[in-house]
Formats: sequence, structure tokens, C-alpha cells
Amino acid sequence: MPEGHAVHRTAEKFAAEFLAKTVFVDSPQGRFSTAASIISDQRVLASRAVGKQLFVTFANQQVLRVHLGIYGKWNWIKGSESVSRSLSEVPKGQVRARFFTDSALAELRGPTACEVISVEEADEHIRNLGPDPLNPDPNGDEADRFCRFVLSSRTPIGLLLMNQKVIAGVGNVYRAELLFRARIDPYTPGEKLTRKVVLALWLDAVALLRVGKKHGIMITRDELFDKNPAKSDRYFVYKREQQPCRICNRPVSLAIESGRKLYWCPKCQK
DNA sequence: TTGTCATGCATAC
DNA sequence: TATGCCTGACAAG
Repeated sequence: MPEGHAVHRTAEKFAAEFLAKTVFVDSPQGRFSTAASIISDQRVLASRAVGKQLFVTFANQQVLRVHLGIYGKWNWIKGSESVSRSLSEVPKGQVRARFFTDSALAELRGPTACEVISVEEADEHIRNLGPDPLNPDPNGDEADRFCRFVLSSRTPIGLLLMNQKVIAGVGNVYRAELLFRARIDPYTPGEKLTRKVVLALWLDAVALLRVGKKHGIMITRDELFDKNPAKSDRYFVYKREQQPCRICNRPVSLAIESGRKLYWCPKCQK
């Protein structure tokens, strides 16, 4: 489930299992073999997420960068017996990379990006990303960056929220739900919004992604935050086209914008 | 069992 | 705007 909340969970899991430990890396599929050999048998110095990307720094100053894209998935195996059994078996499907110690094994399948780069290159990737609601700067600069970008753009807010340079970590689900919760028409140009509205949108992104990170699933209806709801109940509008809006009962709309499905309620979001 | 679609994004045209 | 990535959830039959 690769919106930002899931990647931050992975970064924490990586830290919990591997931080300060020597980790072995290989690539059963073969596509990551050369890069794997560079970071294998190295100590993990840091693990962090920025937006939808994971960055793991190794003792030899090499950085693993992983972006799951739409298919990518992590599979974790814990316990020394389970780990050694898994390592001795032929893995199921295409495993791009495996990261393991005696007691934990992380398998990576189907990522859009999985590469080993320098610290400088990693910094460059991070510089190209917008503010991440899960990495809020204590001095408020991240909120400010988001507001400035949105308020100076003629692009519809529905597209701005999908741009990782504007806000890193929000994807199609959070885009639709944030705009519904704020009752904003997704076609409103950023510059037509007020600073107060844009700041509220940012703060709601911080709140929703924190809930998502805490539970490991995306939930956008306040009354269900701690209830582990079924998928069909989690959202206001996402994947609910033609179903009645939970507020006004009118059918939820669907449009394809820049190749992605956009869901909204035309009555509530004006 | 088979087919379709997806929470993303880089690249080619 | 189309395609590739190549997994997995879900629907249809």
C-alpha cells in the first residue's frame, strides 16, 4: 500500500530490525545483484522515508533508494528458524532484493526503483521532493512551502496534490479524501484558494497520514480511525463512484485526470 | 481459473 | 498520451 504512510512504516521497521547491524543483501531475481554486492555485509547507519521513497544508509556511505511504485511490496520474515528456512528455499515469484540478518529477512518484489546511490545523489532526490506531512519541520517551514507552492499555481488543486514536488507522500486515495474533507472542488486552481484553506489542507494531510502510519491502513472517516473498518467503509469518495455521497446522498463522480481516477462529490465540493 | 485493475512514476513517442 | 514494471486483490464465470 504505497502511499507515504506505508513507506514511513517500512523505514521504521528497517530501523527496528537492522539499525547498527550488519545486513546481507542479495537479488534472487538477478536484476539487483551488482548493487546488492556493494551494500551487502555492511552495517546500517540510518533508515528514513521521504514521501513515498525509502532511503537506507550503509556504513560505506552508500544509500539504498527504494520506490515501490504501484506494484512493489515488502514481505517480512522474522525468527532465526523462519529466516534460515526461507533462505534455503527458492523464493516465490520475482524477488528483486533480500535484506537479512540471522533473525530478520525483508523481501522486496516489484519496485519501480531499487538502486544503490551515493549520499549526494540521495540528497538530490530528497531536494527534489516537496514537504512530507510525516516529516513536519518543527519551525513550520514545510507547511509554508506547501502553501506557497499551491497559492502561486494555476494548476487545479486535484493535480497539485498528486505532484510529489508539491507534497510528498500523498497519492490518489489521500488526494480524493483530503479534498472531500475540505469540501474543495478538485478543479479549483491553487491560486484561487486562500492561505487559510491551504494551510488547513496541509494540517489535515498531517493528521490523515499519521493515522495511516499508526494503523497501517488508510482511513479518512474520523469516527472509524481506531476501528479497523472494512475497505468499503474507510473512505468518503475514493472508489465510490455512483454510490451515494455519505453526506449529501448525491452520487459520487469519477473522472480520469492525467491518467488517474479522480473521485469527488460535485455537490459537497464547491 | 482467468481477466482486470490498481495506492506511481519514468520513459518514449 | 501510451507503455512498462510484473504483484496481488478482487470479480466474473
